[in-house]
Amino acid sequence: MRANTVFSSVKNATLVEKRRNEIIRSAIALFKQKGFHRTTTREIAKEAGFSIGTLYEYIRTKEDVLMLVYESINDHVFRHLATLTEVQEPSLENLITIIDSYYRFIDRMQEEVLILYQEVKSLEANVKKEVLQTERNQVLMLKNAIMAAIPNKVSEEEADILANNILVHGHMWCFRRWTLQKNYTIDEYIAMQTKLLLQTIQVDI
Amino acid sequence: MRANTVFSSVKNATLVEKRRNEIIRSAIALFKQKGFHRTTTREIAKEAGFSIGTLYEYIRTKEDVLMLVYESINDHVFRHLATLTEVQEPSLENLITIIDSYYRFIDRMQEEVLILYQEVKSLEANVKKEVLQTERNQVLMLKNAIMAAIPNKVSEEEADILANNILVHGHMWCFRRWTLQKNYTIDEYIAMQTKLLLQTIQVDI
Amino acid sequence: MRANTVFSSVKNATLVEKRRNEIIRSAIALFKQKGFHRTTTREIAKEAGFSIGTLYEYIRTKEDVLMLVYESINDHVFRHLATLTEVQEPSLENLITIIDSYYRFIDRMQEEVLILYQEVKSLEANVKKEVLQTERNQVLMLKNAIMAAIPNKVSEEEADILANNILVHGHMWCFRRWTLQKNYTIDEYIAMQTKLLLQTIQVDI
Amino acid sequence: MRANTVFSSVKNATLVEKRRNEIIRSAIALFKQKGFHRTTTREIAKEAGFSIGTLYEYIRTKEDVLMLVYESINDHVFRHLATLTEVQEPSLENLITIIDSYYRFIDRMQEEVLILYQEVKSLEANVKKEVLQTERNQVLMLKNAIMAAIPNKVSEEEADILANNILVHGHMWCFRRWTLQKNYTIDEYIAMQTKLLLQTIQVDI
DNA sequence: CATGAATGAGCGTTCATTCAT
DNA sequence: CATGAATGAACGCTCATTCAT
Repeated sequence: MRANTVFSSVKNATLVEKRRNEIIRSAIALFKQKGFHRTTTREIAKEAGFSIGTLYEYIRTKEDVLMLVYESINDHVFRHLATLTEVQEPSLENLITIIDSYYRFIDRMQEEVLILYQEVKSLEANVKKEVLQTERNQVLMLKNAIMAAIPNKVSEEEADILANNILVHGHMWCFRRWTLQKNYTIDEYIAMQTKLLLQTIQVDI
Repeated sequence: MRANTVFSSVKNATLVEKRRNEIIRSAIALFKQKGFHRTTTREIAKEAGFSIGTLYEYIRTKEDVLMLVYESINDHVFRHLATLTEVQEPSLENLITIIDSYYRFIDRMQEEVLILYQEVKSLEANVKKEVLQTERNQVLMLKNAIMAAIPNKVSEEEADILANNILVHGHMWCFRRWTLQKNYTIDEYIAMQTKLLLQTIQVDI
Repeated sequence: MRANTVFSSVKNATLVEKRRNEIIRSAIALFKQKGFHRTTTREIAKEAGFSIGTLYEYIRTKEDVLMLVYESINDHVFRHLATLTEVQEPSLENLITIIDSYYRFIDRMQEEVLILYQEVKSLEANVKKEVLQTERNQVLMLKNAIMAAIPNKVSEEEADILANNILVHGHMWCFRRWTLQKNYTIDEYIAMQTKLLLQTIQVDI
Repeated sequence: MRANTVFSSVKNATLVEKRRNEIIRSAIALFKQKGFHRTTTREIAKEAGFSIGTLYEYIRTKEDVLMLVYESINDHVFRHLATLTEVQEPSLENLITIIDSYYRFIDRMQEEVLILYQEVKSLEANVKKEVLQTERNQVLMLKNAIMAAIPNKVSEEEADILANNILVHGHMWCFRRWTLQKNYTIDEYIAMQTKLLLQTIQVDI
């Protein structure tokens, strides 16, 4: 499913897939706790249940792990959003549902989102590019959903900015959690952001 | 002006101030390029123009450098916002000016903002706390400016979320620059976000 | 045989044993020349014939090396004394043989004895405790040998002090070697100390 | 009074004397706690009440401090013993008094004695030589006192070994304090060692 | 004489990576 | 394929020593 960006010396493809998923799972678990730099390859291997030597049969460098993690997380978010926006009838109601579902999904992926934000700098140029493309696609999907839901209400550029805003409001729920999650439940947060959005696009429900 | 959170073995206070500024300037320059973890203390010292020994006369650990950097950046942003919001007459016009000026300021501080987002995890608990407090204060200032500018138009909670949104839209200009800055100038971005905001608060200009 | 006080990340127990012995041998050789503090971990590794990285696979800190050395030396002395005092028939003749053999053993272990005296301060509290306990056991063994050899001649406390004295006279041969070994051979030294001892316990041979 | 083994760039002799005494006092205080190697020159200067720069006006290297400390401690012990043995009439009674007084003196100088034993290795060759000479002189004084007190009872060599033993029994009280001082008071220790000595030289009191 | 800021060699330790088994 | 012992470059940090003021 995922592109083979990372080289492995092991030939058996299904084994590579299996081991890589273990690596990704372990790495995410550790990166959540201590971040990429403070996590050692040994820890990743141990958490994954195999030796350091085996780990290096499936990756070439430590940065490869970060790559796998990024690809995995981004893939998740992308696929979730893709599924959401593939509803047949574009309508305001459906847009609201999409946003609601998206916020709740991000709420569950909080720590992963934080990883995305915090380790980009360590990403290799070409992976970074790929990641940014996936992000652009996310914006595009949401933008299209907006334009389909409320045609003639917003310009294309406004829809673009709105899509960006909505996505970032989701992230904001994660990286400003110390403030936001202390004061609001996810339901309240969604309600308020949705209300403000509807006002923005001048629509009453 | 800044609180003396970081210990120095050097007594002469003005010298400490001077050297610390050199450390902060060098560290920011390096953190921009390679992030905190990939930057070595030797590099910071060299960039600052003195020896590793001298560096350690003004800090105790490498994390102290991150602390100084955070305090400095946050201080800057905070003071800018404080200056902006201390205008006498609260009015919608002034609010728009504040936001405009804030966006332009953030635009100039782009790289610093990215540092803020990317290295929080490495911050010591008590500095992190302080940083979060400063952020909360920023929200508060903007929230008050909003409520003063358009009384009776938004609830306190809405003003709170709006303030958060505005600040994060500023940050978004930085960490989504690959998309946003490719498509819009800062003037366009400000214009659009401002337009959307005014729609949100149901006001025509 | 020795308790596993020091942690190693290497699993293979016989390899650990082997490497540890190399570490101990190298460390003793170097500590003899320059003491613990002036010896670097790199020197220890080099002398042992492996890299610094490998050294740290078998110890956790430099102090662990000192620990290993202490445990090893003390173990040696203890075991020698234990073997000596396990003769079946307690008699004055056997006591004299024990002391003779002990002095000669210490003569061969000179430099090690000096290490014992000079680096105790750098020992971790719990190892220091253990070391002192081993020393107390040495005194006890000799004390018992004395009391068994010449019952009714000395009180228990006198036997205790005598045992201490004898052991320290052995050490004295090492740390006062500049004077003693210049004037006496080990044979002469043993002869004289033994003569004085016999006078002390009022026995003619 | 003391030989000028250590060079000072300061000319004023009485000032040098004064400052050096402060250095010695501070150094001993610190060496007692943490040993020579764990004590920094900065700490010595601070404890002495002047700056690091000033410290280096009175010494050339850190080892000079150890030298001064050794000379001072040894001088003390030597002078005490010299005073003790300068009694006019040599007699067994006086010998016992000398030994008693010597033990009590060593008891008061415990920590200093430990320094003597633990840092010799770090001493420069020529100071070590001087220190050993002072020690030999101590043995000689005691040996003479013994031979004067009990003429015809012991050979010269026996007197030599006895003198060594007595001095080392004093030290033993210090470096085996964990065992000895837990079981005996200094009075008891002196009484027992004296009793054993008298038996050794076959004399009843 | 006194100061203390500046220096940098050198320390203990870590950890990504390799490769023989 | 899997292992894990071995490697050594590189890190953060210390501290004896100097020298301009």
